[in-house]
Amino acid sequence: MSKLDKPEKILATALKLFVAYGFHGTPTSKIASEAGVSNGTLFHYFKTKDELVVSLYTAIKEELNQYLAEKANETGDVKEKFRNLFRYSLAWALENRDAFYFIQQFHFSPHLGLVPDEEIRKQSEKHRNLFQEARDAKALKPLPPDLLMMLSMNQINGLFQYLTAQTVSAENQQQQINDVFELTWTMIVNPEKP
Amino acid sequence: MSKLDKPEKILATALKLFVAYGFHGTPTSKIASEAGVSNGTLFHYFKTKDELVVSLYTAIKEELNQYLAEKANETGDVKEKFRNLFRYSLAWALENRDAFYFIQQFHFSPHLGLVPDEEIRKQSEKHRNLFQEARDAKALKPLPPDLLMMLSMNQINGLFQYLTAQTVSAENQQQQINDVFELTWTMIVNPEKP
DNA sequence: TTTCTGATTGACTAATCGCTCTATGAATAT
DNA sequence: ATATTCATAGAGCGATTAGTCAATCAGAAA
Repeated sequence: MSKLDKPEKILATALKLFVAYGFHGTPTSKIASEAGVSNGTLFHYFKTKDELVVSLYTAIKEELNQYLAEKANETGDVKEKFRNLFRYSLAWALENRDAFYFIQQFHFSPHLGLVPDEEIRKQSEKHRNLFQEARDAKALKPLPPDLLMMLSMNQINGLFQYLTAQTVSAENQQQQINDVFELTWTMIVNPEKP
Repeated sequence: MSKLDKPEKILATALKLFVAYGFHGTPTSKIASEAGVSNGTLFHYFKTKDELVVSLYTAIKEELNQYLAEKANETGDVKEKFRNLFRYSLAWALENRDAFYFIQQFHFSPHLGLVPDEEIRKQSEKHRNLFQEARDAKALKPLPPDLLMMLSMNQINGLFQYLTAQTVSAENQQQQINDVFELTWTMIVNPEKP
């Protein structure tokens, strides 16, 4: 068949349909037929529909984390690290809108309960460490690192929603991404110079 | 029957179940039985399940807006207005966790498409005007008002998620709400003094 | 070739769910 | 008292869906 092997093709099709019709609004039969495989093949690779949903979530998260690990390298000062994390997260989100939307859709669904807590924490461990260390080095405000991270992540979500709702030119988009990063940075940076 | 009349009882039960099991994970029969009414009664008040979902959403939004209209009165300077909007939004969210969670769940579901765009905009019109006017008066940074509003709203969402994930004492909670409001304010306020 | 293993199919099923419908009850108006 | 209207019940129907299963196919191993 095509270049994608079948499990990947099934996941890609499921993503498209889940975003358009929701989890329960998308029958497995439709996923199978649109992916060009039979109903039985889908259940050969994924024991249940729930397992398919969770597999899709973890696959997307891994893809995002791998992308960030490649792009957002560790060079530069603290602000530069955060800038890279911010801008590359948004770059990935805008290039993979369905996937980024799906992450949030998943987070506000009962399926989230199917993923162990430790798995969830592990997925953001590197970023959490970044916030933890920067705060310990007094580069960030003396607030809980989890709170600082949560606020920064939600800045990304908010900007993503804004950018996908409007139609903005590519340059304006970059401009606004830069602007909002500066806002976010002044928000979390420690104003005292130690 | 109980003090709540039946449509309200049905909506309250649906909210609880939707948050726990998702829209499609909750059959109308279960809503009816847990609400103490028959299946037919449910469909007497709500023509379809979709209509029930949308009604629940608009009812919650109206309740929130009415609460804010009462509490966040218009006295005080600009910063005070925003502080009231911020803290009372969070107060309501923490007192009505299911309802606040449901709003986000609804926003990331295909049911959102069933609500006309103008209806959605109307629900946040007053807040949008607040941002618009404050920016026009050069009290806020010269960015699109919609963007400023989106970012501020997402600060509330992020803090809500943080506070509901942790177990924090009531005083610490108030402290953190104040802290995060100050962060948000320094983020959106215009640093130039005209 | 023969055998074995995993991939693939699609018809089938058992269960569920949204919604309808008829019958009855209760309340108010005439 | 009668009529009218709305509320309520709950059995039941038609449609849909997740998941199964027996049969076939393809390729590798022996």
